[in-house]
Amino acid sequence: MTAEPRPATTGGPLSALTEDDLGSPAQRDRRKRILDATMALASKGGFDAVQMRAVAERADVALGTLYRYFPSKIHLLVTALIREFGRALERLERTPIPGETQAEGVLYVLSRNTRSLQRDPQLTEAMTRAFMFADTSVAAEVTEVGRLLERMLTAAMGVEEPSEEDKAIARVIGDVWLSNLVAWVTHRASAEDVSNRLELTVRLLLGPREAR
Amino acid sequence: MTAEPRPATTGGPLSALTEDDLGSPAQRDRRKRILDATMALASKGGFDAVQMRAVAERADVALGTLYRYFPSKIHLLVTALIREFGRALERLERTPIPGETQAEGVLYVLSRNTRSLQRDPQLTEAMTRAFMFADTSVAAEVTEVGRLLERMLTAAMGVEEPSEEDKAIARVIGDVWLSNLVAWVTHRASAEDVSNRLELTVRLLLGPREAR
DNA sequence: GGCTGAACTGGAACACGTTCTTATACTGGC
DNA sequence: GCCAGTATAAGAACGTGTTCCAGTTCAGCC
Repeated sequence: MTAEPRPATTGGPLSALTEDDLGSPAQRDRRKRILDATMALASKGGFDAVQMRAVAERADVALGTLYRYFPSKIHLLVTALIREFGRALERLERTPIPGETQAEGVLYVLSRNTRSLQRDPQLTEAMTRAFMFADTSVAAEVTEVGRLLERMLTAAMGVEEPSEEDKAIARVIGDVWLSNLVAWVTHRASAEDVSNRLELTVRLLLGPREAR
Repeated sequence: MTAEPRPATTGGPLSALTEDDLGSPAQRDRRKRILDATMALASKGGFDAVQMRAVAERADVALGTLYRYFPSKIHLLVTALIREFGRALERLERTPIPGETQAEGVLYVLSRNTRSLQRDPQLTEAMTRAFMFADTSVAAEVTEVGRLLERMLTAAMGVEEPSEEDKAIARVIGDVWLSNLVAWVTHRASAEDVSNRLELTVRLLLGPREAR
């Protein structure tokens, strides 16, 4: 019911539009409505319930418009994940991280985020599976998720100028965290399993090393 | 073009049939033809090229039969992955693992398997993405992959009766390995990146700990 | 106020995973 | 060799992601 310039040059976007690519307020609003609709549907029925026609209808947008903003269901869901992680990172950067050691800080951040995701299993399932299924066309978005995660974890480690090694450790922890999240989402690991494995991983990577 | 008892009680299998569920030789053969067809198609065009109609045709089997043996495309590809990992494990258990330390043994096994998968990028893409996308209905198969990986890595560590901690370490390394494989498959990491990250991970988990 | 081009709408069309139906072929038991 | 039951074949049918098209609406410019 409107039309403004810019969501893409004709021919279709190569990847989801970033927020600041959108000029007009109406377009920002459409984009937000789409992401909100996506999350509402995901929250209710998981990955399968995020049906493009349903998202379009709920966001009050034509199907073609939805595809103009997000070139695929996967882009859509991974972008939603980026938004969520971005918000989590903001919250994180606003509050001090408890814990004496790096390990404690990291575990605090991990379990906080894990719990937060576990509060909405269906939504988590939808975003996680999309993230894992993403192919090369979603590389930019997936990379962005990785960056956010890295920032969260290096922040949790209490370093402001992370070295390459710090980043590498953060990446390893992030990999393990995501793996366990997937295992939890697919019912192959309980919440307690996840928590135990994360503790062990962090201990091995950041904690004191006992004799072997 | 035949018919023997058993591939499933009527109503459809809950998960892919295991090899030993199949009684008749003709059925074993069908199953093998299906998996071979799957891998041939995957090898040529990756995940998208593994189309159920194409698999059925190539395996010389009706579409309905294909679905009787494997209840979904994901089951099919993850089962192919199990077969591959099983073979890799067999090969592994037949040859001694070089390297003085645990870290060296693990790195040897990791890089050997990584190279082997990288030799057929499309096939790896297909199997990896199926594995990552798998939902709860494929939990058994996914768990089996995890078990195989764990056995490969504990063998690489040179322990025959792995302790819980050994297994946990193997799981962490497996998680990181798979993450990096996915990153490679989606062109977010080069082969060298993968190799560097694995080295670092193994060093952190199994190697000498330097001052921090 | 009218023009132009891009964005949006509504809906048809298409592809592929999955399910279902009907007929035929095979197997094991008698 | 015949029967009963199940597996398979062949293909139609359905759902959902994705693409496409014709028509409409809007923003910026004269």
